[in-house]
Amino acid sequence: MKIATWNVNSIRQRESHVRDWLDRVRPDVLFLQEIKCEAPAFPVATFEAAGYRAEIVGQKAYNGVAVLACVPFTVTHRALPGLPADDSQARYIEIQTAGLTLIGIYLPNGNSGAEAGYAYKLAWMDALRARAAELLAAETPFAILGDYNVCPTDADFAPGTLPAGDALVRPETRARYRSLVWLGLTDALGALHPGEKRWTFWDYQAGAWPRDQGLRIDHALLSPALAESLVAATPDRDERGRTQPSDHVPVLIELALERDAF
DNA sequence: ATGACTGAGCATCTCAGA
Repeated sequence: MKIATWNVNSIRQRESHVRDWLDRVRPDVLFLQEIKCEAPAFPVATFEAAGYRAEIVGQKAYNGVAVLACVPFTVTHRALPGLPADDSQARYIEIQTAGLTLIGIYLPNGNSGAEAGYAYKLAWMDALRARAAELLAAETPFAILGDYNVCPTDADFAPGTLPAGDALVRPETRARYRSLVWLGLTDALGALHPGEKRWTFWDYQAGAWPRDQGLRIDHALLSPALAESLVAATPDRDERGRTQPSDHVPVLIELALERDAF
């Protein structure tokens, strides 16, 4: 089973990139972040033509997540449980497929909106941890994939790419990320490629891509049962070298699951 | 000396991204 995540930085600007990638890689499930549009503007037909059903949690101009899948699935949540009912930011989608719970997230960046913006990021991480704990307690096999906007350690960003005190590396951010992982989850990319610089993002500015000065901020965290079946985890660097690319690349996870294993 | 980021939106600038 192939599961992937990709922050596309506008689905309308990246429609052909995503279509081509689906045709070439054929993931079972692909989570998208920063689609930057409401559901009616999402190019559903393009992906249906490739054999993928789309479900969209949209928002005008900012944020927005979606899932594309060529296997049957049901949407179980369109917002992160535990956030205030009036929260209007489109950052979470949760589905069930093949006996698994799969979650796509766009975790708040936290650098805008001053202290309130950063507090929102931390509150979001607290709610995500609570959701993961709930699923673990129920012994539900699950994975949480997406743009976490967290560099877990200093090995997860190229020197000079982030200012000190950036919300992606602040101690409170990292403490919450560790608290999530230490519930018993496995960082797929980190587990298979320890100590390697496998960037998932390169800024558009300052020649970050030609200099290979990137960040590792797109992650896939797996519950224990799914971690047992992990066989591959790969950021698709080639996508960053295409014309008019997203600043993030797809991250692909492969699981050796028997059919109806769960 | 060269080149300087990208996308969306009540838009020719501002906000957000990371």
